Amino acid sequence: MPIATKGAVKTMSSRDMKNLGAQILLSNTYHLLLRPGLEAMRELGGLHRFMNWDGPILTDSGGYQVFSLSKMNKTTEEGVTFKSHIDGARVNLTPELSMQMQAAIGSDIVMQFDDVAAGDSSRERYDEAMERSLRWAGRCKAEYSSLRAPAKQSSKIASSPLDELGAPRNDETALFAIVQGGTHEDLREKSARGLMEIGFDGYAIGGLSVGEKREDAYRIVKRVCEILPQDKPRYFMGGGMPEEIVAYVQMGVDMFDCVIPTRNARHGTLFVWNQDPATVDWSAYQDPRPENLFYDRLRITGESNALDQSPIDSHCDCETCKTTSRAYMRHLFSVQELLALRLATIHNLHFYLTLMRCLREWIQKTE
RNA sequence: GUGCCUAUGGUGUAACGGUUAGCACACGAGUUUGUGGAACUCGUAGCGAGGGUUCAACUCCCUCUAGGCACC
Repeated sequence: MPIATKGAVKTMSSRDMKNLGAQILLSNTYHLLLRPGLEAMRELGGLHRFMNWDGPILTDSGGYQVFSLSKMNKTTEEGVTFKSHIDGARVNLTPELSMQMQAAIGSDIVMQFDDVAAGDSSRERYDEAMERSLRWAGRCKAEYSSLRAPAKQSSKIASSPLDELGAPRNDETALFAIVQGGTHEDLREKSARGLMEIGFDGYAIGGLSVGEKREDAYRIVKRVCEILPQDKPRYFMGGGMPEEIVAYVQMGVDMFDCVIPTRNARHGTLFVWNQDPATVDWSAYQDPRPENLFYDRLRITGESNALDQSPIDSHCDCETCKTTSRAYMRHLFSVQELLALRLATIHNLHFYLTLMRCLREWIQKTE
């Protein structure tokens, strides 16, 4: 899932994302709650219509912002009090408000509001975050269920001249829970079983890629995937590097989101296939530290690209690679042309989407 | 021709008779994992040249060179 935190994948239009073949976008409850706000989002008819995107949208609940913006908030059992990073105003985000905002957004996949512990937390803190997330999961399901019936009617996308991307979606939505527990297998197990008892449409693995060792993340994902139901989607939140995704897919994870392709693109790091993606042996990437990767990271701003007129990625057929040499791309970054960010984003998203398509085909073939 | 002023990394600048000459930009390398921040970290690189005074000179003095200003 490419990330459209504030209702747009940075530098991309919804049509761009359609052209890239993106199937679903992730957006963020916390950011949209600050701007445009709950009432405005309701009045605007939800995010699909607002940003003219007719594919599915998954919304992060805001729980992660407690962690990533930890200097500006305070957590209690009731919820989290944020100090807005925009104007300093206090915002009280609770599981209930998160559900209401996600309903206003018209989210297709609603994430529970959770408590995320940092990667170097004590067992006590992991335990606390996991138990609180479990309690909040229950509150989220109750609120989600009460909102669902009325939300069904109001979230329908009216046809309008703006709706150029296709037919209105159906109104099926899903609520996903989030397994917490840090790097402790027993806490993870308790979390997963507790959430399954409540019952959700899908299960996410949260609280990883937050500073812990990769080996620990692999061990936890493997363990959690053994517990989670076979017939519900599993979603690894926030990661990761391409080889991590390959490994997690083999452990049974279905969905991913990550800022790496888009953020790295804007900072001049491009992902480049070092072999034909159609013939990669994906089974070679089950270890945390594989010996050889199937891609290279190209730092396009480097001087060595100054006169390099070769394509960015000879195995790629994205718009950028069809039109842009390494030298030109480096130049665009050097002179800070906005086009650099856009072309780089197109390529990195295409790389990640190609990776996921290849993995889907491979999994379908082997099953 | 005469007088005066100036000279510090690639560029623009700071400081001081006494620790390793500071800063910004540029350049280079790295980091980015449920995106507040086209962000962050690290690095390369300098006292115009020569002589003198001094325990010690980028700093004070002299000469030269280059640039600027004024006058004839």
